[in-house]
Parts: sequence; C-alpha cells; structure tokens
Amino acid sequence: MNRYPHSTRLLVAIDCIIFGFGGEEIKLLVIKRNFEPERGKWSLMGGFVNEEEDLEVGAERILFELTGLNNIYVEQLQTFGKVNRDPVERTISVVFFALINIHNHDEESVRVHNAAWISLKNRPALIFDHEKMVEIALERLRYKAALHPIGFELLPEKFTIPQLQKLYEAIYDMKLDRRNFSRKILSTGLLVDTGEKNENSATKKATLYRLDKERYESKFHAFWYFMPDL
Amino acid sequence: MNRYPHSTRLLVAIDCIIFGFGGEEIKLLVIKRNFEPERGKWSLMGGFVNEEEDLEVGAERILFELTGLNNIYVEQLQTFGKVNRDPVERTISVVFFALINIHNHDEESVRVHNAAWISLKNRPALIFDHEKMVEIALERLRYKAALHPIGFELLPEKFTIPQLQKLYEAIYDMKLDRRNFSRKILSTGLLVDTGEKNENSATKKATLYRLDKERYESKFHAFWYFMPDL
DNA sequence: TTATTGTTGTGTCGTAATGACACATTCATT
DNA sequence: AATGAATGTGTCATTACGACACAACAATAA
Repeated sequence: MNRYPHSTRLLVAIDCIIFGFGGEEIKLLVIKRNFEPERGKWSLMGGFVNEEEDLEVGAERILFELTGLNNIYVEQLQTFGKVNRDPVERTISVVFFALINIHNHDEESVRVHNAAWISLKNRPALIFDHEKMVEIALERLRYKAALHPIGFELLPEKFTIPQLQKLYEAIYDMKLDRRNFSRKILSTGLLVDTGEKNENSATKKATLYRLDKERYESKFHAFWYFMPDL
Repeated sequence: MNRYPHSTRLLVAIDCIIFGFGGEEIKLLVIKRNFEPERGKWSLMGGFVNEEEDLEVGAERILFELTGLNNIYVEQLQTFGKVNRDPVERTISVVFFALINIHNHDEESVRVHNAAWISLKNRPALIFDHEKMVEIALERLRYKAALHPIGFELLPEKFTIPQLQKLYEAIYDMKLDRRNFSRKILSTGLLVDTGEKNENSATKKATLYRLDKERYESKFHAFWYFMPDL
C-alpha cells in the first residue's frame, strides 16, 4: 500500500503535568530548561513521540525518566496545536497529566533533569503555552476529583481522614467542614481502618486508613458528589 | 532560530464525531469511503491538519465542509495515536465531537460526501479505530450531559419538555419519570415559555420552550445532576 | 498527678432534594 | 358527547446535606 502522498507531517510532542501533594498544598513537578530558547525558564517535562511508540507509552516513558515511577495514574488531558505555540517550529503537543505520591519519586532522576517541585498556587511563569496547559489540568483535576475518587493517587498507602481533607482543601482552595467531610468519605465505603494510628501527631493520633482496592476499582466510574458547591 | 533537527514528523489528522437527534434516537453522521483502503466502508468525517491551521480551526473547516454549519458545539475529545491505527501510514488523529440540530445541516453537502445519518445504537462497523472513538465520544456525551446542559445543542430552537426527555432517554438508553424530569428541568430556570404550543401533536399540544441564552451561558459550567443514578 | 491545649471522632437537627406515584387537563378522533 | 393518548401539576415519605456542639484522646506544662 502506498502512503498518503499529500499533506505535511508535523512534529508531535508529549508534555506531562505531574501533580503531587506536599501535605499542605498541591505541587507541580517541572524542569528548568538548559537549552535555547527560553533557557533557564521553567517548563513541563516533555519529549517527542518516537516513530514506533504509542502515545500512552511515550507518556509513560517520559514520566519514568523523570520520576523513576511506573504504574502511576496517567490520563490524557488535551492536545495543543496552535500554529505558533512553539516558536522554533510548529509542534503538536499531546498533554498528559499524572498524579503521584510525592514521596515516591526518584530524587536522583529529578536532580539530573534540573527538576523541582513548585507550588501550584504560587507558581512561576512557564514557557510557551505550558501555563494554559496547567490551568486546564487543574480544572480537570478539580472536575474529576469532585466526581471520582482519584485523590487517593496523591496520598501514601496509609493516610488519615484529616490528611485526605487537607488534600481536598488544597485541590479546591477552600475550607471544608470536618464532620460533613468525614461522613461523606466514610459513607463511600472505600476506606478500610488499618487499626494503626498516625504516630507523627503531637495531639490526638488519627486513625490510618487504606483504600479498599477492589471497591475502588469497581466503583471508580460511579459518580460521587464529594464537593459541596462546584 | 533553527528548527528541531532530530525527531520524526508525523501525519496529523482530525476526525469529527457528529451527533444529531432524530426525535427517537441519537444519530451519527458518517461518510462512505470512496477510496482505498476500506473503500465502501463507513468512516468518520476527517481530514489532515493544514500547515498553517490551528486544530480547532481545522475541525471547524471539516465540520463546515460536511454540514454547511458554523458556530456549532464542538469540543476536543481525545487524540488517538496507536502506531498501527492507520494501515497506510502512521497518523495521529485528534478527534473532536460536535452536537448539531439534525434538521439544520446542508443536505447537498451531505450528498456530495456520500454521507448519511446512521443510528448510534445499532451502528454498522466503522473503519480503523473509529469504533473506539465513537464509544469514547458516547461516554463523554453521557458524562457531560449529566452534568451540563449541552442536550439543547441537539434540539431545534423551540422544543417541548417531552421532546427534551426523549432526548435524554435516547442518550442514556433508559426510561425516565415524566414528572420528576419536568420538575428537575424547570427548576434549573433555563427554559423560557414561548407561549406557543406544539401544533404537530395529535393529542394535547405541549408547550414550546426556548433556552434562556444568558442563563445558559452564565450557568453552563455549574454542575447539574440531571441523571438519577449514573 | 493534674490541668491545658490542640486535634480527632461522632451525633443531632432542620431544610432541601429526590424518587415513587395519582389525578386532572387538553385535543383529535369517533 | 364519549374515548384515548399525551401533557401538566401535586403529594408524600425517605434520604442527603449543611450547620453546628460535645466528648475523647495525647502530648506538654504546671
């Protein structure tokens, strides 16, 4: 079979938005560019799509390269293709966003890539249209976390309800009522009491829960209404 | 500035999923391919991205070419990039989905392109991975219509509540309670009584409503919980 | 040992939303 | 005038939700 004769071929890149949770606020893993243009500026981690590589595989390759992590939560966000979005040459960028437990990443990889966890809320300027990408990713995160239990992807295996609440408060940048939150979360039946307590606390030690994986998987696509007034 | 030297360039296509509503069921506007491979099979309407054209502009161009319509509801669905998805040559496809009033399209354009409205539910096989695209688009439609008032995009300017209900029943392939549906829809305040009645009815003529555009735009991003148990 | 302080866990109460369901109205047909 | 099919509106019991108060716990200080 002969190839399509007409039509121009374009550069296709993958950019990754990597969210983490520091306990108080949502963080973004970005790299400091060490090449022109925009050398020294902050940028999302990215790369070009290899010739014989599926998009999702490319995203996982890039995520692994920076974090040393496999099997993390990744989903395709959107594709950005404005003609002049990359000043060097027209490049279509397929953007993915990932949620990781911030304590699990490989620090050596991060150092090698000149990467850093920055505050999402008070983030510095990013290159090109990466700013817009992050905006849309945050929207998606808020949207999704209000309806599906994806927040857990940002927490360690064992976590307390107050920690979980802090996470949701960070995502939506709002205060939540402790009692109503707890009631709602527990009513999902997704949490299993481990019997252990959070020993790091200086006051009353909160119970550590873990996710009921089976219930999580089977109920993932059901709708929850976690947030009061989105 | 010099261009990126490394990295291969790929074909980038746009495919469009076009939904319409026939009064009883959801329809899909597809074309019969008149070239190889897969000549004679059903396919989504698509095209390649032009060198100096934004993705959204390309989508609108392709949609206009087939339907003769401008300013319709379009949103980016997802990008499909499996290595072998197109047997001819690797092609990345950015997929958009559009909602139109089925009675507004230009019939001449449809004839020229060998296009036809087919039933979504009992659809024939589609080429390549277009089947998967439609599946995901339907999921998105269901997801979105449960939370945002996008259903109206599929109806004529003036419509009755029973028509609207039929639409939702078609989208979700389920029966809904007349009284509860009506209550819920009216409580949104999005509908304005035109004072007219549906004269096509052989029994009691239902009141024709129109959308309160201002309220629609301002409340579009709010969450509704239209559907009972998704 | 006891009091203090900050945090966690659980319960109540009134209101609003929801699903299940029944009855009256309208209009063409007979 | 009666019939039948579809539309419009109302009720009721249950549940979910937001606002709020109090008891239990653990480290620290007195």
